[in-house]
Amino acid sequence: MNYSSELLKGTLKTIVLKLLADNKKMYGYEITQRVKELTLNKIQITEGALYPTLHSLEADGFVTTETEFIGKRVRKYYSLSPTGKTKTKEKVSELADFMETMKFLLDIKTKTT
Amino acid sequence: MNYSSELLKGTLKTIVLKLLADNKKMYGYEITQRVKELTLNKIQITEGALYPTLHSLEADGFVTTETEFIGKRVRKYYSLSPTGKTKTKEKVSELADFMETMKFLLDIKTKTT
DNA sequence: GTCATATACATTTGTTTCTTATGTATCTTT
DNA sequence: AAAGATACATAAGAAACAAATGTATATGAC
Repeated sequence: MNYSSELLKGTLKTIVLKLLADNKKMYGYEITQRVKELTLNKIQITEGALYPTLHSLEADGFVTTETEFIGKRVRKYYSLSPTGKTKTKEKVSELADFMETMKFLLDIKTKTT
Repeated sequence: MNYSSELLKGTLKTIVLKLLADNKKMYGYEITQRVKELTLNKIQITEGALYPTLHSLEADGFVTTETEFIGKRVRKYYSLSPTGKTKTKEKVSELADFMETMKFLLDIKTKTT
């Protein structure tokens, strides 16, 4: 039982940034699994969404990467850059503010005009 | 000072349905103004987003319309249908649930594995 | 030992949902 | 009379996803 797909839109980048802020370094597949377990399968990040997002964050200089080999298989770790840490705080607080606003909107019972 | 545009994505339909549930009938322009004042200008619904949404809700049978003339100017009121009321409850509770999940995700500090 | 599943990366194509721009027309205020 | 507000609407384009596909390695079950 997961959410309508449109709800994730606009929040994915913030989720990824926040996870990186809390875990120093993570690789793509790990991020999908972490989100899945943290949300009890309610949010499942697809690869088609995640990898372009990570590449975009790297292109913008918010994350840096380092490649590691596990046997013969490559693993690409992502870490926040200094500007990425600043960006994370901005995005997280903006999303928290937005959710407060939405919570208020969805609680409105009376006509105010 | 309003939110990054991507945040509204996926929530517009729910906002509109909720407003209609609380106000019996509203017209398009009124909805944009109400949201604007309720959110202290933080959320401004554009016409290019609203009208297609309203038409889509009507096509899906969630709202019914009645036209009224104010002088020579037409005004189109939207009201929830019975299925629209059910749909509203679903969408509102889904969004509330999603926001709880997001709040949890954005609060995580420690590695859980 | 091989077959299915999991791990791990990535890109391409398509859809949804919005923004921006444009269009028409009436009403109100200065 | 001009500007701004009210009120509808559509079209073109952008953004952010999902779904599908592709490649390759590792592991566990049988």
